[in-house]
Amino acid sequence: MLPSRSKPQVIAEMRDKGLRITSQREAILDYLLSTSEHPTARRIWQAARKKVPGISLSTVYSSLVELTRVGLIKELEFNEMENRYEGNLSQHINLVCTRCGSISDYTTAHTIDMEQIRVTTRFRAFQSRFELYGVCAECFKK
Amino acid sequence: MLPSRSKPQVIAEMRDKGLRITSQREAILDYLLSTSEHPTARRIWQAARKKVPGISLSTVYSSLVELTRVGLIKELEFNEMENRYEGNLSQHINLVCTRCGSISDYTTAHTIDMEQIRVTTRFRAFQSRFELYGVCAECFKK
DNA sequence: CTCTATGCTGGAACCATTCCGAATAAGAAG
DNA sequence: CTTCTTATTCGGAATGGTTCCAGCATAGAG
Repeated sequence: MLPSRSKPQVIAEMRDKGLRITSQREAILDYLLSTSEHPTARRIWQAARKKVPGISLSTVYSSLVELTRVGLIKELEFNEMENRYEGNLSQHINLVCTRCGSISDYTTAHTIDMEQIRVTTRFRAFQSRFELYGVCAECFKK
Repeated sequence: MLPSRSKPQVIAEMRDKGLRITSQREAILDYLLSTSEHPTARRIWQAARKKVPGISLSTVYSSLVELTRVGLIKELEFNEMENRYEGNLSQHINLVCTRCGSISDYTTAHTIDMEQIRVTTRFRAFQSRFELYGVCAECFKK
């Protein structure tokens, strides 16, 4: 799903940032990099347990915190839903279905001028979050 | 702060939607409509208690849920912060300072074409959330 | 003024997330 | 390969924002 960010690349980045490569973290990454879902921590845990049966939920949480901290993944909190995590760091908008909870990416060139914001407000942005809430095609049929 | 949405107007909308006008809800609205902060539920509670000393936190929460449900205010969840609520429903971007937690509005005409999204993805959006995370001018000085 | 559904209260329950101390293991150094 | 340091893992307990609940109060229609 993310041809520009293969697992070896992410692993290399982890080493750069001083993070150790463990079987648990590999299992987490294997899942995060291969899915276009925006999974919850629990779902990641379920997936990772197939490769590392003994992995604990605490470990999943702490790994996600570390990976988020160094900027290798993105953590999203939503209204009335558990946190979601995504490995897709390219510029995109998340389309969040408020009926079924599914989240899909919509890649577009939104023209928000960070430089102008910096000049006019002196606010220095380094991360963004763009979401549209609505009803997905599946749910609309019903 | 919101010249286009005075309290009487909001009250009228509440009646339209079948919500009752209580002193508790008035106190909550008085604060939400007069501040440019994006307060937490607890902060709203503190403010509302000045006008209705006995108001409970449960009431604040349930009122916020109701007001959000009918679309009169907006509820925001953030990473590592409590929920925030805002009365400003006009198109804007929230500038979220990750150091001090302050949130300010930046009004701009972002050109996201909802109609095109609907045509290409069949996703029907009815609400949006646009945020930039970074460091505000105050915090940058340090 | 009466009546009833809606709203309020306070406290208990919930549950995703964080924290903690002890055990484990990655990976650098020799 | 072996040793050593320290990050990481584990499991369970703690946290804390938010929701739920039962009983009482009240907005507002008639």
